[in-house]
Amino acid sequence: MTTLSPSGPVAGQRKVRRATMNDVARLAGVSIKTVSRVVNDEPGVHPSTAERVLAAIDQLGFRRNLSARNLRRGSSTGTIGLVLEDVGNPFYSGVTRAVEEIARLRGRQVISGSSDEDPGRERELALEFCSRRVDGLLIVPAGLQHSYLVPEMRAGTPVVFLDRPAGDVVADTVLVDNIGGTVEAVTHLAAHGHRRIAFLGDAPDIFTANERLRGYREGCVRAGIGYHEELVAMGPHDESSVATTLQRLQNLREPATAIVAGNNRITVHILRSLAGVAERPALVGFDDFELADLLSPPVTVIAHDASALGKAATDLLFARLDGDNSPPRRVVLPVRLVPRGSGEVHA
Amino acid sequence: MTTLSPSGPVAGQRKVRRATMNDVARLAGVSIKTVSRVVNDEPGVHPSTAERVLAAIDQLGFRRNLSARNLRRGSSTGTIGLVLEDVGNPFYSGVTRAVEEIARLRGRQVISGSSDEDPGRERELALEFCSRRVDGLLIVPAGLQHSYLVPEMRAGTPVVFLDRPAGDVVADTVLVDNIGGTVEAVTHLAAHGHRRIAFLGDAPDIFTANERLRGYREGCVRAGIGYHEELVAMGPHDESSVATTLQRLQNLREPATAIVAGNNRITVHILRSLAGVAERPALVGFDDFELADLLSPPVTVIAHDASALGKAATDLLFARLDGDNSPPRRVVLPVRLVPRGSGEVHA
DNA sequence: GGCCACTATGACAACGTTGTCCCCCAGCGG
DNA sequence: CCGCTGGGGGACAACGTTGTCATAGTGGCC
Repeated sequence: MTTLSPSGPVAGQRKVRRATMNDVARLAGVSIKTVSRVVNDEPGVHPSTAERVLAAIDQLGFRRNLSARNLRRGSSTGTIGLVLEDVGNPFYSGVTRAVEEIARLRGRQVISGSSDEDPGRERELALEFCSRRVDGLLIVPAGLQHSYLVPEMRAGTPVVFLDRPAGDVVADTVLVDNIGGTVEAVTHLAAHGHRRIAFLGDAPDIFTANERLRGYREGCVRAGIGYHEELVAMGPHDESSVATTLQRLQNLREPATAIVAGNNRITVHILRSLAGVAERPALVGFDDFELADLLSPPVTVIAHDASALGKAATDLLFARLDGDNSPPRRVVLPVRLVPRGSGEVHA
Repeated sequence: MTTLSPSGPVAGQRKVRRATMNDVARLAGVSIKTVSRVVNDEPGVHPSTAERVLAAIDQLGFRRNLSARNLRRGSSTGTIGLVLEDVGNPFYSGVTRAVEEIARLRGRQVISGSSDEDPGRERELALEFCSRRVDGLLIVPAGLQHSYLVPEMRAGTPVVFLDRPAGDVVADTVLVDNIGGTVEAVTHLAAHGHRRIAFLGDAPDIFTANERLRGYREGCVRAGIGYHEELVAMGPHDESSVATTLQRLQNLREPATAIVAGNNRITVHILRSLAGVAERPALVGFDDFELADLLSPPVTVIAHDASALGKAATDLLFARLDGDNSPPRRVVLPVRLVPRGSGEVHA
């Protein structure tokens, strides 16, 4: 069909048909089933036969076709699907790493994809993974509608949502204590005398952003400093919008003396905007990040562990794969305030 | 076989056999081939028939089995395998993101795995991906032996190595200009009057570490300051070994006044060791990293773009998939020195 | 010597899909 | 009335593997 190029272990070769068990069998002078037995380390093959088969496998560069195997066996494909927001974000790459780690221990490969907060893309990825018959699905939801997963779940594919809850299905979920975290941040700042504490968060249609806002509000009320609309700025933030917001907070009749940042990206934007500014407001950021301790002042954060999140979710997934069919669980991982300096400035 | 639980869109259900085209066909009262035609948008199906089929698909929650499809069609599985050192490392997660991006544009999914610098693990991952019949393979080599890939390459799986070259096969490779980068770093420091410039790098059996050492040596020679063994510390580094090394460099008869760090992890270790130290040596780090500009002093680095690396490698891979079978190429991406302060300290 | 147990191996179907080829039937021109 | 055309649809094999079952040979034991 295609011409075989000269040979030699170099690239740029014409496509050659891959050897199958049949080819191996023919070369070794045995039946295909015997090859299968050898490949799968099944007992009942004479050592000398096995040797012949192995030699043939080696000679032909045979590699068993997992598509065929999975099709025939019908059981596990040995893959886990992971849909997240952006693998490029250090937080999610930490999650990915943890998922991979555990999947590896359980003999699974990870297929991942980034949704970029696009619900359509999330759905596309998840369903594509289902078509590939992944053994389970880990999803950082971008949207609020997940009923498209019902047939998959019903067909036995366990799904665990992480970092954010699913929209309209009941399923296992692993979250971090967003509310508790911002409550603690506000309480901490108030304890240092701050009464004008601002909050910069993501768009409130993102679950975590909304939760953190709620925590902020709750913290303000508990601290007896009241909730003031003017101190809150939600919505997608980029470097310049953060700069503008900081200006505004500074120019209020009663300026903000402290800020709670809703996530690591916002924290970084704030730090960049404040670079070189003498009068800095106190700052507590949600999410820890590398080098936070080396900045001046070092940045106080609400820390939670990306790998703990990935691990908890993956453990839950494997529990389901192991047959646990208790009612769906919701796990909330604790956060902790790490005081480093930026949040311990007195008002 | 198994009992069907009450129904309802909840989790924790018993496993149910997945609907196949056959089931859909039966329900819609057509042949399986017609279902196939509908699923694949093939022409020649009466609209009313198609509608019946779609309704059945919906009712049964049918999702076509890609294993079977790929097996039957024999062509592309729509997947790309990516073996890297550690997805958790921001540099590689940037690479991953870029790869994913381009793969997506070309309708491919990415399967990835971390080798953790273990050649055995690298091989295991790569061969596993080959068993899954990935359309192509992107590898950040951990070891020096890659002849195990020859049968795969011969069978038509294109392989592109990135960040480091392959050991013993000729194949497409995308690298960054490691030597040029450290030459530039040393030249830059020498231009600011430094004559005692130290180099801290990874173990020299890692390609990039070795190259960067070569560049350092070359830079020293070119700058006329000579190469002094005592100023070099290679090998795996952790926080404490870096601290010890810095001590030693400080206590030399002629102490080091400047340091070149071989990668981002080492740079960070150095920064941590130097935290709070008044007399800081000048520092240039290989690899850029987030917040480098916000530290004090801001850190001068040799920057290169993770996504450019990922993109170049993936583009090359797709060119091969598109039929390009010119001789293997080696692409070297440029680096650039970003002066921020830490490297502009005069001796 | 006949029978049994056991080892080594093979024939064959089946997994779910798609490519190939074939059939039926309505409509139409001669 | 016949043959031809073309649209709509189906039967069947095949992709590469593995599970099930069958069988040939071998040696031991009564």
